[in-house]
Amino acid sequence: MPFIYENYSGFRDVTEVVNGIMLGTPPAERPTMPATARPATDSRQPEIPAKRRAGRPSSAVLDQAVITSAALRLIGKSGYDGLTMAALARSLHVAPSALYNHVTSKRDVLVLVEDHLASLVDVSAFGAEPWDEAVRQWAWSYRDVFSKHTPLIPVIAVLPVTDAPQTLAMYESVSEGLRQAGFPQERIVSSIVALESFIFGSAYDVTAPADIFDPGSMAESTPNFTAAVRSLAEQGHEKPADVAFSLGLEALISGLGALRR
Amino acid sequence: MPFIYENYSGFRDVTEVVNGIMLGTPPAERPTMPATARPATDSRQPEIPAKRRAGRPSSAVLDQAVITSAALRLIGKSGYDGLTMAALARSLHVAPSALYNHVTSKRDVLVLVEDHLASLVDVSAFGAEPWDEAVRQWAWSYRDVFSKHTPLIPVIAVLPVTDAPQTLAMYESVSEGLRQAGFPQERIVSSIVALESFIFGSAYDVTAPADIFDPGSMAESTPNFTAAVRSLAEQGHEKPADVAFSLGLEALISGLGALRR
DNA sequence: TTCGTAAATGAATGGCATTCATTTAGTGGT
DNA sequence: ACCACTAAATGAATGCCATTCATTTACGAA
Repeated sequence: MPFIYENYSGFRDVTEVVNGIMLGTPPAERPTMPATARPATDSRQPEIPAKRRAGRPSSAVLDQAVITSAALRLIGKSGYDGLTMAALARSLHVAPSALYNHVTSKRDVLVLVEDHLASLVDVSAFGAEPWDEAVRQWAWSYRDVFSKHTPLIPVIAVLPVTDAPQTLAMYESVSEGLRQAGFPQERIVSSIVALESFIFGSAYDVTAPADIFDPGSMAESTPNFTAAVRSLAEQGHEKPADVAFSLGLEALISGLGALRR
Repeated sequence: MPFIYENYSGFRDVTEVVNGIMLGTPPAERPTMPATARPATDSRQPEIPAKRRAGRPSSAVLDQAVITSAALRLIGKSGYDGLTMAALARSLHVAPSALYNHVTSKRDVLVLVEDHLASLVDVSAFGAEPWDEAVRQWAWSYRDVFSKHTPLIPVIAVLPVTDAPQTLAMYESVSEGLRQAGFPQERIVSSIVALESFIFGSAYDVTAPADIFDPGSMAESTPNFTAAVRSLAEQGHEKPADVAFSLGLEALISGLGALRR
């Protein structure tokens, strides 16, 4: 008997709601009212969208593209902790269950986001620059994009490429670049996997706290490590994550370059 | 008024419980009964542990070591999806809230597990073998241990070493090995970070589905990548994750070796 | 007109980590 | 010997979460 019930917050019909509690006749008994006949208050308060009746709307509210961009907006504002199906639905002025007409699970949403991000990775240097410079630009770009989205890494790392067309397109660009650079066909995928593994691991480093290696009270029992940490801190003014990434990437590039014929 | 209430499953006093429902006087009114005076059924049915009264037990049931090994057992049996605070408590015949006297959060449990695993990584070759061979053995061992525990990677990657003494001990061994091999002090940490990043990323690969790179219906639009995938499949009979790991690791070892003096 | 399907709402459901009041046991001080 | 304090357990919430299902409504094809 829903004579009194709550609504989604931030998704209220001001004509009927007081203090977050809606009072009135139950929805089934309320006469339908076409959108064009709604009170003028609706158009003057766009920040409080009109409540949608149950049932299929005249024009679809959701699709995968809309969900993807809302998810990205939400991640930008609230981070991955804030990305819940409920919050995503709220940001789209929709009931949580409505999302499941377009995605089968939250993981699906993450895959949509991942594939969008893959399209932001810069592969333009392949074909335009020497292979090693192209790999360098691609790798830095790839790391920078995903260092802001590390919660996706466990998803990407085991994601079949079929489910991610933009990601696949990225692999195609890199594959073509390596083939033209003289990499033997059968080593290309392994080389990409090796580079990508390094990139994913390095993306986490970017987000690590600055004092992650401070041995604290255990400094005496770890003299070699402690000295190495101190020496790094004294030496460089670059970000430690960038130094390590550069070091490893250059090692990989020169090591993999030896495979070419 | 708990005259009728449920118990934790698998944690029942057979003398008082029927069909998962306990009938009888509430705990406050039940006379206390010392453990030595308990019915003999207790000792003959150890698989159904006696229900513990509320209040501090005579000897402590939990500590961090007990929690850690229970967590590892649970992970082995049910995977990380099965590692919940409730399941962990159940496996220890304890109420979930009891765990919080010894850890502050589930993340704490993961850190305990991580640090235990770090002690399983083989660093014995440092000092006993040439530096490159020592790095090789360490890296393979490290990857193998954590490929079965990938959900820990997001935790480790940003974990201050102070909170993980065994992990710190591992770093100390590697640092000493690299110093003795002639690596300049200020490059040692960066080298370890680069290797570790590659290792973490590669640990995910191990768990990826075999057909992760099958382009499916999009094969025509990705000729270079498709050819590379096919060529790898035809070529090798080794596990693709192992081939890529070997390739990248050897590249890193030879690249980093150039830093020595 | 009727029927089937797509896309929305609304109301559960069960599981989750965590918190808090309460109970009990040991310990250190007077 | 008593008393206060603290540690370590239980039991009962709390609030959030992803997901499911019945229901409602709209549109398009037969």
